[in-house]
Formats: sequence, structure tokens, C-alpha cells
Amino acid sequence: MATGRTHRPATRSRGIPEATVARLPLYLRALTALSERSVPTVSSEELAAAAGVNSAKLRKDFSYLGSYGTRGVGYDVEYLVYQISRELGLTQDWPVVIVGIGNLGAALANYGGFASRGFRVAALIDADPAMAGKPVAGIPVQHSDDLEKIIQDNGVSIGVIATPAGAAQAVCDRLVAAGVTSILNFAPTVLSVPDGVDVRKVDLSIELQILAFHEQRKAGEEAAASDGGVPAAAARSDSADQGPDGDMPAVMPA
Amino acid sequence: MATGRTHRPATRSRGIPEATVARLPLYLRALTALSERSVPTVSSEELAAAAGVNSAKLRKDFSYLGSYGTRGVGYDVEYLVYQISRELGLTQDWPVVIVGIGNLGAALANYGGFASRGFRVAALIDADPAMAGKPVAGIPVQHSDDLEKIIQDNGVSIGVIATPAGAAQAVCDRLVAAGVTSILNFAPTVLSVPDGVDVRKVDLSIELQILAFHEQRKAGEEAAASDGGVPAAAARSDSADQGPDGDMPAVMPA
DNA sequence: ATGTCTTTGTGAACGCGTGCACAAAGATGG
DNA sequence: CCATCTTTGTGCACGCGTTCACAAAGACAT
Repeated sequence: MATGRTHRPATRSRGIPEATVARLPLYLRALTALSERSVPTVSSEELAAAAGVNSAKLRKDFSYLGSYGTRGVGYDVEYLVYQISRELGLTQDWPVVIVGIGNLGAALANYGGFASRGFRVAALIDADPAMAGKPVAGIPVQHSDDLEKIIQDNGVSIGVIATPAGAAQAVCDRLVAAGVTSILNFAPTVLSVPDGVDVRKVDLSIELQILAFHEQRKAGEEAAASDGGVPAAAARSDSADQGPDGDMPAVMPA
Repeated sequence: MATGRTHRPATRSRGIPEATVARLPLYLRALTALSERSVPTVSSEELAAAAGVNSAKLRKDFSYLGSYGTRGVGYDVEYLVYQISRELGLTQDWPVVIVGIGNLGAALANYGGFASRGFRVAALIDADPAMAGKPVAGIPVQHSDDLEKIIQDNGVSIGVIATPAGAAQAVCDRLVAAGVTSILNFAPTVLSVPDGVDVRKVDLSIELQILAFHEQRKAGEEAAASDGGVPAAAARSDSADQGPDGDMPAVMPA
């Protein structure tokens, strides 16, 4: 997962476990693909394979939504698409603002999957006056002075933060004060928000570091295995290597 | 979290829980900020607040790495930065390739936090011949025909996929065949990989849908609370509303 | 050297999530 | 109408992760 939730830890919503909610979009995507191929029904086994999960898990997930399957047959694709969409709240329109129209913000604005399911980019906002009026993805960028007005006029409740880390908390505070209650944060910072506001973060750097951890471990194991069983910490022959298992309070490449 | 892991489910690496590994980058970021402000030591309480976690959790996380704190005082910032960096494998250099230089790929290439900690963009790869040679973020884009050679020449073990969904699995297969063992996937698809290869995914669409779920729930609760206790599904006055709790196997806005 | 005070490190309990394995349900064919 | 076969829905057990609460450890003052 390239993400981690913040806040709202144990508040099981209407009995649907958080882990299940996180998988529903996955199922929905697989089901939509089946729907486009006009497949009428699908078994838990097939759908689970398409979504990359265990079939028992999938069945249990669906059981939280209700009994939508038919034993001996499987699930009706269209029906399930509708039920999951409704459960996720995708049968209504969600206006979204993107704040911070740099490289990433522009990429997000252009992202097709954005508009595809109930989400609509209501406005693009940037602090740079030079950006104001310039169209990105067909939408004119507006200056952040008007942030509050934009939020209120469009009834926006979901905000995307794609600003530099330094500006993120201030933007977040303004969004929340203006009425936004869900935030998707791409800035590499921990945001603090009042209760009742959901924050999800997407952090490239964290994901890479997690991969590096496992990568290092794989390299170490492999070296140990071919060496003769010594559980060495890390042993890569390429690239400059620091002390193998040093304990010195050294400085870092930062 | 804007992510979910795939594969390597229970394989506790060297005794460090996966959940802890996922938090180490967070601690590292907070510690680096302290280090830049020349703060010598920090207590678990302070650091936990900066990282947005519980202090007991933080102490337990650190206990997996060893006893690096001093009772009555706290943790030495520099020392801890080094230990976590080493544990995450950031004391070595990780060449990374980005495949798919569209809006998102370009944004990633330009992302500063990329190079900051041990990661180096070794190459940008795209399937479009028109892109070949064109510099993005100061690095010339190379054609995907040369993918295998690029991987091998640079000793790349981490690949980032930023292609359209349709191309992702094919790119993934080629990366893995060429020797990549860790993949960060931005394409909205489930990738299947052989054992021993780690995949982490970052999926904007999924994150938004999770937010929408909670948002809908909040709106419902609020309406129920002000209405008189009926647990209605959703009741927003703005924007067109579908049937409130319909059960019909209807079609979807897709 | 001794006492006090702060903060770590961890034992233990609890809750969530996962996966097995099977009974119940329904379709299908004779 | 009955038997068989497929597939769902779920009870149950297990393991991971989180949190509490406290004993042990060390700093610091006297």
C-alpha cells in the first residue's frame, strides 16, 4: 500500500471494516472491466483472481454489504457494480479541488481516472499569481486568495493537496476552515486536522524507502545463502559500501 | 495510506514487523527535520507527536531496531537518523528507472524528494519514439526497446511504472525478466509478479473512493442526527441525488 | 553515595483482519 | 420430485498490530 490512513482509527463505519472498504474499489474496477466485456455473472474465485485477493476474503467482504450472490452461480456483475458504487458513495457527484498546480498537480488534473467515477475537478488552485487564468487540463487555474469562496460556491468537501511540504499545513487549515472534510495529501508532511476530518496520504518517498528495505534484505539473504549461511546485514558488491554493521553515530548523506 | 502491499504477506523480515517498517520513513523524516535544526536529542513523546503516531508505538517500533535510547533523556537524533537509514537501506545508492513519461512520469522525474535519500533516477523510459532523446528533468528519455539493456547496465533493482493501465503488466514482466525485484506501480491495475518480487501500488482513484465512502457516511450521520435518528444512506441538498436506498440492479454512470 | 525524577523498553491483554473448512442454498439434470 | 453438483456465506481459530501500564535504567542534584 502506498498509503496509510490517518485519524478515524477504529470507528467501524456501519459495520464495514476499514480493510474491506479499502478493497471495494479494487473489486469495483475488476467488475467494471467484466461489465464492459458484457460478462453477466462471476464467481468469487474468478473475481478474487482478477482483484488479486483471496476468494474467502472477497466473499467475507461482500457479506458485509449483504447477500448479493447466488449459490451455485456466483455474483451478478451489473448488480454488484451498482451495489458497491452505492456503498462507496459513487452514485453521487463529488466536486474536488486540487491545490498546488506544479508538475504533480497538473498530472493529477490531467489524470483520466479522476473524472471517471463520480469525481469532478471543480477547480484548480495555485498560490502563484503567474498561474492564474492559465488553463491546465482545460480548467483555468485560480489564485489561492479565492480558495474559501471556491470551496463554498462549489460545495466541495474533498480537497487534494499537491503543494510543496512547507505550504501543506497552511493550505490544509484553510481547506478545513472552508468546509472540506476529506483530504488527499501528496505533500510529504504529516497533516494535523480536527476530529471529523479524514486525511489520506500518498507518499512516493515512503513507498520507495519501504521497497529499499525489502530490497536490501533480499540482497543480504541472497549473499548469506551463497556465502554459507551467515546472516550478514548487507553485502552488495556494486556501489560504495559503508561499514558493514557499524555502530558509529555517523553523519548521513541526508 | 494511500497504498497496499502485494505479495510477501507474512514474511516478517529479520523480526521487524511490516507495520513498523512502513513507519520508519515517517520517523526518519521527522528526525531529519530535527537534525537540520540541530536538535541534539528528542523524547519518544515529542518525536511521536511530530510523526503523528502514539508514543508507545514509536518506542516499540524502535525496540525492534535495538536499544538506541537513553532513559531519562530520550534519543540522540543523529544516531537515530543513521540507524534508521541503515535499517532501511538508505546508506547505499539505489538506481531507479521510471517507465512511462507522461504527465505523471514527468512529475515523478521532477520530484525532488526522489533523489534526496539514496534514490537516483538512472533512466527515463517511454514507448513513444517521439519522446526519445527529449530531456525531462535534465535526463534524456530513452526508448523502451532498450529497457533490458538499461536495467542491466545500471544494475537497477527498483522500477517505477507510470504507464497507462493497459501497458503496465507487459512493462512489469519485462522489468522483472530484466532483473528488477521491486516495483512501485502507479498504473491502476493489479500486477501479477513471481515470488520474490515486491510490488507496492499507489492508486489515486482508490484513495478518492475511500474518502468518498467516509464522506458519504459523515453526510448520512449528520442528516440522521439533525433529522431525528433515521440512519439514512445519504442526504445532500446540492447536486442531483439518486434514489436514497434503492435496490434495483441499475446501470451506472461508469 | 544516595535519592529523586524522567523517560525508556516491554510484558500482557485486547481487537482487528485473515484464511480454513464446511454447512446451507440454490441451480441443474434426470 | 429427487439427487447431485457448484458456489456462497460464515463460524472458528490464529496471528499481527496496538495500547496500556509499569518496572528498570539512567541522569542529575544534593
